Amino acid sequence: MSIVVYNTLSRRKEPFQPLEPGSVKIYCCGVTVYDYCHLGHARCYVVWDTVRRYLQWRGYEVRYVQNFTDIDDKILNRARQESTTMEAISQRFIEAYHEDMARLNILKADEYTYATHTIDGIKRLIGQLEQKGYAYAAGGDVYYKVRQFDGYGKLSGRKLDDMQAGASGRVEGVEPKKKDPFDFALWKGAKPEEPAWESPWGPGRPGWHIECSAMVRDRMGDSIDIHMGGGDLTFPHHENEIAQSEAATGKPLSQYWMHNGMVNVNGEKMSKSLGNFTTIRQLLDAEDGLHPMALRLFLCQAQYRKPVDFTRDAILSATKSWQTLQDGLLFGNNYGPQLHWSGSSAWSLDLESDAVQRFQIAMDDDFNTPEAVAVLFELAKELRRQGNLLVHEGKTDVGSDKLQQQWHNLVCLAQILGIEATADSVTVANDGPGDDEISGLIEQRLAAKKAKDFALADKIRDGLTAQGITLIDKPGGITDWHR
RNA sequence: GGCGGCAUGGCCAAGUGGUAAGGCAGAGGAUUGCAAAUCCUUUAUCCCCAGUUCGAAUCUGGGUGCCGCCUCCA
Repeated sequence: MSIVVYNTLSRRKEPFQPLEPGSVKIYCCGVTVYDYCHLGHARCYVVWDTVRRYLQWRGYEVRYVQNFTDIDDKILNRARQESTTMEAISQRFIEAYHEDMARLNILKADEYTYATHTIDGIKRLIGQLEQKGYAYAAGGDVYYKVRQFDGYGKLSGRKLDDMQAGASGRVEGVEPKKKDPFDFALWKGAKPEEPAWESPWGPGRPGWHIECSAMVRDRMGDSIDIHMGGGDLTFPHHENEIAQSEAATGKPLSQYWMHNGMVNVNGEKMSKSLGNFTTIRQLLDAEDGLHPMALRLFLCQAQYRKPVDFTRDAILSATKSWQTLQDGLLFGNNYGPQLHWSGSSAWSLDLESDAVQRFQIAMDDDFNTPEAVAVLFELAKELRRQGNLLVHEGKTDVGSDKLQQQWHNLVCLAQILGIEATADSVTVANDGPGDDEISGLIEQRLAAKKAKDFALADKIRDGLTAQGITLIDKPGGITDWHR
């Protein structure tokens, strides 16, 4: 069975077949670095990281390239506000980007590209488009002649004649240099005191869309396998990329176009322009901050193409869910020694197991992570049950080897989704009271209970609870405990 | 105005022809002095109408509602 992916270009699921068997070239649209990343970015890059990890697990050699837009009006505005340079602003937010993504366990791209490092390629591409009649210079700017490109609109499924220019009400003024309102800038003539590069059309800087076309071409060639990005980039950004690249090369820019759904806040799309965004660091660093893995889990519990609504309930649910899953993921850390487990390196994923099969079938179907996560929960809950049996009754009702395999399966599958638990993410009290001290306190408490002095009994229990010791009262007046 | 998407239990969310995964929350029971933890049990006929079919949440047609995009945006 092969992987099936939803292709925006055809608006249906298609069997996945890379241009070169066994290897996959992916380009992902990155961020414009003028601010900290928000939850929308978190979703985007978690989704694509998961896709990438899965393709790798399925045996593909994946080359994943992502860009930074480091020249843009917004960056310049911010630099002006802060009386600093564009470079300083972009540098700061590129670093912040890497920090935030690392916390979400998003793997680094194989290569990052930068608009400002691609100027030559951009100029070359614009020159070619001009030569072929797809671009025209106008007063220092260069525009793309949209009506010249037959396939314009094929990605977003629209026809120029059906579109209302400026229907969104966001177009400010008419740009008199354009021959047609749908034409877009490839090159913008320099304004005073703005960074500019020399070019055949005079000093200036690249438009937004051209950088991606140039970067893909420079780094990966004329055609790639998957081009991915946020759904809001479908039009016009990706549509324009296609127009630019395909007019120049005559070849398809990308076989598959994948777009992730937006993050909503209380039903409304989260976006910078609406100002309703929460940055990743705000969310993770808050007093009752969300655990990064809880966020990742939350995102995996939704199908990547659908919108997700970020609400208080969602946060609470994700946090609790993560605790459940984490219990399973740490089973081996917590109980492995007791079960005399040997090093886990000897174990590999049991590909024949029902869980792995179901996981794969789910993920093969356009990366159905909600279904895949359900498999994880079933494994985790079974392990938790066994863990409790061990704590309460001193033995499990499943063989140790089988348990170790199950645990290993869980850890491996979770990792494919980028979900990992570290032992230190659970506070293990090593500096608390010693065993003897605890035994003594338990005896005192039992005595208090016999004497019906429940206040004292509860006080002892609360004291131990505060130190991370959990008491388990069992039938017959026996009290067990564990840290 | 054009194009597209979605509608499943209290909330989130899989499932695209054979009588509804999973998570969160809730309920009842066991256990307990109470609690915690745990265990067991339990909570839906899938927006509405019509049709196709032996059989539909799943296909077709119509309706209603919500959302996104139409050159800021992940």
